[in-house]
Amino acid sequence: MTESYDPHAVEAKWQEEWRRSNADATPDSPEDPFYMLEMFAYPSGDIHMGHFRNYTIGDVVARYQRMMGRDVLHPFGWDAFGLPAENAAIQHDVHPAEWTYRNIETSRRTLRRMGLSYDWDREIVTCREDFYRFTQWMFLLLYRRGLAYRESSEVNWCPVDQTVLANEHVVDGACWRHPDTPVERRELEQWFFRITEYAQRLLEGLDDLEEWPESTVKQQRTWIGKSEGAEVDFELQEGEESLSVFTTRPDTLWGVTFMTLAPEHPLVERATVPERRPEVRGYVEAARAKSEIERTDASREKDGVFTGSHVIHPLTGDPVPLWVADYVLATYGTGAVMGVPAHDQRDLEFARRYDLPVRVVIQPRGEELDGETLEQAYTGDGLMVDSGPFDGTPVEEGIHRVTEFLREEEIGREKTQYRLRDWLISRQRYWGCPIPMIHCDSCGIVPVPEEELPVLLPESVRDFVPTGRSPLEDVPEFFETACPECGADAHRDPDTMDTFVDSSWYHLRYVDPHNEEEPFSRQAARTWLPVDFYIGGDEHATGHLLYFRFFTKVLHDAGWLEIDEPAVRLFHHGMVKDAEGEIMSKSKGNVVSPARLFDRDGVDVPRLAMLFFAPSADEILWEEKGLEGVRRFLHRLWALFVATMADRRVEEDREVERKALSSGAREAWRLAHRAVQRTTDSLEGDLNFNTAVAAFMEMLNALRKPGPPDEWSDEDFPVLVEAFDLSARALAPLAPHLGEELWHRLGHEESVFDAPWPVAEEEAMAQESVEIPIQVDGKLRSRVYLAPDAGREEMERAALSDERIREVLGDEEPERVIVVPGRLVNLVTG
RNA sequence: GCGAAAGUGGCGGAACUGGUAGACGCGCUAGACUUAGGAUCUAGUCCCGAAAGGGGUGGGGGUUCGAGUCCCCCCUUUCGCACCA
Repeated sequence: MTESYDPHAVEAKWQEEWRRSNADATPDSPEDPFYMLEMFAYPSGDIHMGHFRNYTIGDVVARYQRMMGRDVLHPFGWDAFGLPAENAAIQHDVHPAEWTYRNIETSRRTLRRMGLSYDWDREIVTCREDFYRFTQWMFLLLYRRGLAYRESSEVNWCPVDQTVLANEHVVDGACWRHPDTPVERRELEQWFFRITEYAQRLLEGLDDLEEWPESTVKQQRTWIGKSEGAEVDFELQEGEESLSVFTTRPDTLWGVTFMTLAPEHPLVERATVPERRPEVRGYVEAARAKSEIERTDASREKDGVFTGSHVIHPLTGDPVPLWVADYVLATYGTGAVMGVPAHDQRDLEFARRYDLPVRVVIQPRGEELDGETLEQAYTGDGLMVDSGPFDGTPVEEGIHRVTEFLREEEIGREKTQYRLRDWLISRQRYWGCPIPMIHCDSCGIVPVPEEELPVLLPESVRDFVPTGRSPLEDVPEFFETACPECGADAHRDPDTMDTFVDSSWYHLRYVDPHNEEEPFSRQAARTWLPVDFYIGGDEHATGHLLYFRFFTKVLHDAGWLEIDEPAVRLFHHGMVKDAEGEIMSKSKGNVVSPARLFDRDGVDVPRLAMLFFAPSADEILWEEKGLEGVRRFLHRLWALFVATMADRRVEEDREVERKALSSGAREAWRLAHRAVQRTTDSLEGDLNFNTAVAAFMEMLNALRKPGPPDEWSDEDFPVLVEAFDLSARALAPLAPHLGEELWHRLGHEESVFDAPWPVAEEEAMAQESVEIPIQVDGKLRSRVYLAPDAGREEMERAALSDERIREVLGDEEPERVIVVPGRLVNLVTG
């Protein structure tokens, strides 16, 4: 009776041993530091399959780097503030803190069962006072640097959660948590972080992120949305007021035939002539009532309303009618645009609808456009016409010369415009980090002195039903305080911070998590940062990953960090969905629980299955029966291993004598080395472990072919032992418990993770090449047959007709000929 | 609409710089061992064909001795942006 593979026993044994020996502790004085980071988790119940996948991939890399001799920092923590805790509190009458800590317990237990190589001594929890006091410290740092400001403006409001939202959290006009409920626009005074100040540097920094996914870099680039052009001033015909517009095409200035204001533009009311006010007001009201989705629907027919007044064209002096239209965005540029219908499609549509003139001022070469009949706005290259002194100037040159001219005449200036908006960080909710600011009637807004941090979140709050104002306002012992400057009665800012503020710096805390004086020491930061490898989902491309870069740059400027970008390499793993391709969710009832999988198969089987199912960046459609193949593989590997090690022929110092091997054993030997190579390639490259696992399966199939170990010849037998030695080590990052067990059964004292990473023998990688003379009509034409991966016998069987060879070779005298048996001939000359 | 990526068996997916398409796994078929098996083992499994042979990587064209891979056109899917002036 042979011992069968019992993953539960093996895993319990090694997890206990790793804990006892503190195997995952971070090295104290690292010589070759490697910071491996996976995005931390929001604790909502237990971990899900997405976490399982993310943390598995990260653990594979961390363990590999350790075997490569790096000193690895591999920490974990919890993104513990956030709305779901409050919603749970409302539904289940449990305090958000209690709910959160309970979920952390549950999730941590599952993660620990996974045997992940985290240094749990560095665990952080963002809702704990030892963390959030430094989140407040960060706020004060930004405030001191003029990067945190309070302003009243029109902001996004989620009617379900009853709180404001950052721009990054509005998806298709709705709050990201409630895709069916459109966001509303409200005029409110809120805290913002001045990320726009860093727009240019965030853009430039992207060029250096060579190991970030291209798609993410591209998304950030469009999100920041840089446009270069000019700002042009127009005077109102009546009164003293003036009006600026932003344009990327100052060369088309002579083609302006109307001017349009966004309905929210502050000038609308004053610029409207009295007799038209009712109509304009009606239009503005209607525009405000429209949802964000309606407003921004580009396919909608454009409409607007005439104010009755005019602006003066700054170059021609002509009056230009001033309109109000809701296709103009209040939040971009100046909230006003000049209408150049001949050269802007939107303006053309508007002009046609209201019979406004269309003036062609750019003529394409070899064509004559007519404003009367133009159907499509012309936006291409050409020469300026009807443009006063600039007639005949090509577009590109015209843009520069007109801008220069505007500057000289003091009616305009060069202007760079970004699509990026400042980051709104206030939330009118309880479960978040309090904003460390105090409102005093006489001193205004006053920061809480640093030595008074943390501003504690009061635990006494019991009512979390959203009302549109922070519950902290109703907690007198929190809300009411004294002004730090004058000592008079004052009140604290009752809002809490966006949880994305927490995640903008959590990775910095890991380098020095127990520091009570500072968020982290500069020394520890210098040692470990930047993050060498960061893994998480791509849904954070224009949110977290942008904020996280922003914070890095701010802390760099403040002298806290030497680095300017937070992470060298970024990888996005694919989603895990159900077999039908649906996202797993409680409401759909299709959630697969990792913990349940571990109950049945232990950890290594589902872990290896996760790695085997698809390339790491691709989506996985999880199917229970897919586990079967991996389960069989591990059980067979174990069975063969146990039978081999029980065999007395295992001796010390038995080297594989390659020349003496039978072809079957040689093939197995070759495949073992290829599996090692394939795993190394995956780890160094694309993280596509599916092919690495497949290579090990091929190796095992080859090892099983000659029969059980006692049927192996003495010459072939060492191949088995060598294959197990290689497997134990190269498989260890993928299936850590099993790898460790095999390694120890091979007679090693130290952990497999302290063993060196195996190097595949080149001989096993080499392609077959055999020298065979090629003769045509009895005459030697060339010498070498080469065929990738083809055996000698096969090659000798290669059937090539004389005609075929003659046809290909012609009169050439090739250096060598590449033949794929029976099929293909390629001559290589020179 | 713009931009990007991708289309390969019943399914997940292999195929490095163009070189025997379908590795590996699931599933399926047959057999062995079994009182039994949703266990295990063995063999088979792209399509047509008894075989020889022929066809085959979304469709159509092209380059090449040779194309899943390179080029052009079209179709489909997914993702990102979506009135940003």
